Amino acid sequence: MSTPRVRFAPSPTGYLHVGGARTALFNWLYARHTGGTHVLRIEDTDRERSTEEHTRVILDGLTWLGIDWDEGPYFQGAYASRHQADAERLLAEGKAYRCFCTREELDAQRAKAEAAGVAFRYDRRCLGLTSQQIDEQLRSKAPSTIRFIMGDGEIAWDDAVHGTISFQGRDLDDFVILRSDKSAIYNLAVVSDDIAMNITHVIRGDDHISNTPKQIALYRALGHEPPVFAHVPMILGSDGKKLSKRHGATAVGDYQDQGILPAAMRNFLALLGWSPGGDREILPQDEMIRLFTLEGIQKKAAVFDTAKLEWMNGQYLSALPADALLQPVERQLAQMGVTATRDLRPIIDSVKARSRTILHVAEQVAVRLDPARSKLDPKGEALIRKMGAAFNSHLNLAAAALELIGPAEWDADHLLAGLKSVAESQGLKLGDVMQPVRVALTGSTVSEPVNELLAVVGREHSLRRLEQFARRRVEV
RNA sequence: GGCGCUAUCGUCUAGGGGACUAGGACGGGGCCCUCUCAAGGCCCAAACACGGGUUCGAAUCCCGUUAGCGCUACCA
Repeated sequence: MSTPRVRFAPSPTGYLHVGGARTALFNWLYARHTGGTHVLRIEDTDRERSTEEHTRVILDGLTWLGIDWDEGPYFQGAYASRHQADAERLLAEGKAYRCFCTREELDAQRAKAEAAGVAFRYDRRCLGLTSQQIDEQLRSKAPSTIRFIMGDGEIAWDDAVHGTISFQGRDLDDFVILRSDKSAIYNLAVVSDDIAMNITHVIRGDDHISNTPKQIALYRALGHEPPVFAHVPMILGSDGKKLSKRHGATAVGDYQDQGILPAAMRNFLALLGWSPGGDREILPQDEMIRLFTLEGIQKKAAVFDTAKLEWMNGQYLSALPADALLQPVERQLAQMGVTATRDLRPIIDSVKARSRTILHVAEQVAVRLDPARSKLDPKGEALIRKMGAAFNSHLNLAAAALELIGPAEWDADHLLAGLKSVAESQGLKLGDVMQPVRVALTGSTVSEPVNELLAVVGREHSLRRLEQFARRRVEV
């Protein structure tokens, strides 16, 4: 048996949607699992809506996710003459016919069917045209499309995720395969290209199930065996409706901007509608490839849960060394207008466990680079209010003790010892002196242990900020 | 309306006739750890849509009902 050839075939009419990204991921995983070939084909036959900008964004999105391809990108637009030839061949073989019905006529038929409460099905009026009538129309330059003759019989296939799916040909109508401008309609273009590119497995969204019987009929009419079809379920928004702009971020680029790591996104997307069986959640790429099967794909649509994505991102964030996080954090800082004045890695190490996104990491890094950037949050304010005068006196106590710790001793151990002894000597609990320091440096009651925070911020910045903060509180 | 697909905790899922008192994860609640938070550990609440079959036995197989979703273009 030859190795599988799969393709991801997005149309460049919008950004890379998470649903599309997952379809791409499944194709890629299947190719890598089986040692097959992953082909990328851009379906740009809708000239009205396709743009180069969209193509670029889609390619960038795939690359960001770590999905590569072995062939392509091919552009469907380049194969227009083959599509046309296929349509004309079907016409010549009597498997298709010219249709001179205008859009208005068709709309009227459709409206009539709807009013009568019946399913619209093209009434084949042009199938009955004599060759003289056809010649006459052609001579008068009347625009025409080519329609495919759908047989009445059953069309069934063994879907790799759904099992047997069957349609009755009589429920389908004679659909157009070639427009009056001689460009191919989607169903023909896809089949023509998939045949030409020797695609063996078509892995695509569930929403294509109703196209599949038409495409199978085309394969047969063109004299080819259909490939294996695997229809993967849709991705839904939190309200159970098809994921759309209404639900917030739907483009892969949005998640990149929000500070999601590609590995986390890939892991999350893989588990949305696919399961390796058992209880695995965090799956490294090689494991994913090793375990991936079409049988493991879920039949049911899945709701996109941002909270779980962020949890997973947090898992990757904590597990990754600061080195690996350096680049994305720097990029994020640049966007925030913050310049890194020193090695960021110790700071990243200090904050990453408490973060769920790169954005969150960058914000905390910025504050540790210069505590003057911190903003008082509601919890910080509440603590100041609650402690009253004690806040400042404890802060001053801590500042005085920290002042005694020289630059050479300014590390987490010495700082902890220093803070402990000042607390003890005043009969205070450690938290009584640490919390004011934390709020002064970060504006919040949440951070890494205060001694580590002081160490990472550095002596100079820390002491200056403590002094500033105490003064500011008095003035307010 | 027609055709098709689907149906296990709020969400992602495990489950392929007895191992089910239905397991894990996110989210929620509680406890431990602790200077705070996160991480981590422990614990709690939370589901087989409904009705019929088949079978000694059904979350698992079959049929219906209901609900949701998709398609129903000279879009892809």
